[in-house]
Amino acid sequence: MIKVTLKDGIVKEFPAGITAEEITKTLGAELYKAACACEINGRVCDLRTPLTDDCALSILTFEQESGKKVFWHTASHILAQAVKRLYPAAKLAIGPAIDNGFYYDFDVEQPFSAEDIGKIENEMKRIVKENPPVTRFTLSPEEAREKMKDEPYKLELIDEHAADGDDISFYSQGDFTDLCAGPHLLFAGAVKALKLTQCTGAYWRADASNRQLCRVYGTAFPKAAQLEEYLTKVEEAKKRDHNIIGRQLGYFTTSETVGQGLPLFGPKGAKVLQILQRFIEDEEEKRGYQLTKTPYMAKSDLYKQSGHWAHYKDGMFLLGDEDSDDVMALRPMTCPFQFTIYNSAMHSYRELPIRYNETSTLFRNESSGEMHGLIRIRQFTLSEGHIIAMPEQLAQEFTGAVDLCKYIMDVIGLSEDIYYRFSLRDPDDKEKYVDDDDAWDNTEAKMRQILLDIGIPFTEALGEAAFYGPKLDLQMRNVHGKEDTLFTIQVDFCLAGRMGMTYIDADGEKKTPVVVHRSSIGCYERTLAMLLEKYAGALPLWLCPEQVRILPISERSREFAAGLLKSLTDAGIRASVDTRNEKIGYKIREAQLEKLPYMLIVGEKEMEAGLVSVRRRGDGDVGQQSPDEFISKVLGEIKEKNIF
RNA sequence: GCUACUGUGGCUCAAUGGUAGAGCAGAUCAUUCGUAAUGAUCAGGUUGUCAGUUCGAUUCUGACCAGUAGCUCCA
Repeated sequence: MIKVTLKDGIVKEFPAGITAEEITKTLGAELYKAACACEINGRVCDLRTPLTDDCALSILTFEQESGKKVFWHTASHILAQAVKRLYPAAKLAIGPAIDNGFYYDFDVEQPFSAEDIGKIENEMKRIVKENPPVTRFTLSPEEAREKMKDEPYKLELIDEHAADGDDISFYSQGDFTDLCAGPHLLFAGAVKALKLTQCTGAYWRADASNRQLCRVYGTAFPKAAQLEEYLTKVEEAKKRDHNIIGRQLGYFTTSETVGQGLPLFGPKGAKVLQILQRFIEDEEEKRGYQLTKTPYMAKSDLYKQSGHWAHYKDGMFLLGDEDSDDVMALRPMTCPFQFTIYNSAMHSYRELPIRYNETSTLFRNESSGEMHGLIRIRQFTLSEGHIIAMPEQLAQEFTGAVDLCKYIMDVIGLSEDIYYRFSLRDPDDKEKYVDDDDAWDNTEAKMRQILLDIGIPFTEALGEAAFYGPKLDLQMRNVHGKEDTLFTIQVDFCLAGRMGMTYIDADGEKKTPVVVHRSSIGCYERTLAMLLEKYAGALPLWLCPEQVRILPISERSREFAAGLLKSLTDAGIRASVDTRNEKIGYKIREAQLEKLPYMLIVGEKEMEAGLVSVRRRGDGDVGQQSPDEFISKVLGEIKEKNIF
């Protein structure tokens, strides 16, 4: 007999060798029905797993993240089974569970069309109805190779597992068998509600030089109502999409004639960008940054010296013949320009750190498929700064840069949405990264220590570093769940030397400084995109291009409205009057749809009493106030952020 | 760049192998109105662009341009 510790610490005895499935059965029919997998001593396992020793066992259902993953993983096998039935020539690659469902990659001659996807989905539903039991077995590498001899991608995977010395595990359901580590559900029939969401191309092993496979995405739930709920949620999220909302609200537009990735900001969008820029430039000045203003283009020589020409030429817009000596390029970054300013004078160790910042418009020739709303564009403006410091000042300066980012996040209201990623080089990628193992190891270790000292939670990501050094990226997800870098702080051990930057140290020796590349609010366009999504277009009062709209009820209150407008404007509040000859309900509706924070309704009553009727975003009618009282309240609310 | 999908007036969408219709927005007129849409009239389109098939294309085919999601990339 073995002792099994169940949920809530209850210990039960079972004969050794009993499976988790059999134990689950004893715990009730409901749980057995809902069970997806189990956790044995903290490890997610199949319910088929026999228990041989005393252990802790908890049953995982769809309610738990790890249970969900098992559920979706089985769904991906159902997808593969359906594809194999309909397209026997399809070769199987991999099919994992992801954050919101699953996918499976197939190698097929003809990528699936939307119509094919419908057929595949129907076949999946048929398989679910058949409810085949899912079974597990293992084979030796030789037997496994024989079994999968027609599946080239599986053979590749088998070779890898075999190299680790493991037996190879398989899962079967009905007429389908797949190489798989598991775990899986007991029966395919549990996947009651499923939907294939899209079909895209994806490269084998995420490498563009490999063959492109056909990836089918889907999601699934134990109940139809859950699927419905999920699909509704996705639809709701799309309503916050900055690319839709930003256009609707008139923040920006794009034009085929102007070109891809080149948004045009109208008065409202431009106003918000201006507010953000003033805020950032003032805040950075307070923190010891000095403003620079450098050219938008330079001769190729500059980029050759910095190394960008070798590492980044394809991403630059060139002006003139690439091979000619006088070819120019629009700048894709500001580093070498600010470094040139640094180099225009001798520097003493007494001057360091020097902190340069610039509201810097950059140009990057992103490939056509990369562009997305305001998040990936070809011309954008970065709050770009470079801190030139002595090596012993690195930790302090890095910490200061993190501090600034934290403060900015807090003010614009994104603190809760942003997470930290420590981006390291991929040591095997000699082409992308500067080839200096010692410097990399050294810098990464130093930076890791600084991060630990600061005490922020971070994840590490291989192969995400800049070519010249590791980065701390402040990441955020858009409404579609896709992650992007919002702010970044980078330690550079390479460019200062390459650009011949020096300082004279206390001992009279010329030394090479370290450089911290950093952005405090990132790229304005991208940050605006995230703000629009975060607030669903209803930006905080201090950021609103129009803070108050005065709505006269009829022409008779127009003059009164004009007087109010002057008082508001004089007080520094961004306001306007809707003088159109429309009904008050109509004007309110429009202002409401534009998500304005405040409306002032003025008619005969207000004129007589010398008051204004206030409507606040989200609250509706909040009653009457005197104009002075309203103005001071609004100013107070704006100043809460304490930035102007 | 690759894969799938999409492109009809400023916006949202309808229709069709025989050159298109609605709502909103716009203009004009009337209405001077009390907390989310006043009414009428008018105007607005070479159906993304260019080829091809056809007696005839907005509809079918191809290329290109642009958009959406994903992949690769993102200094």
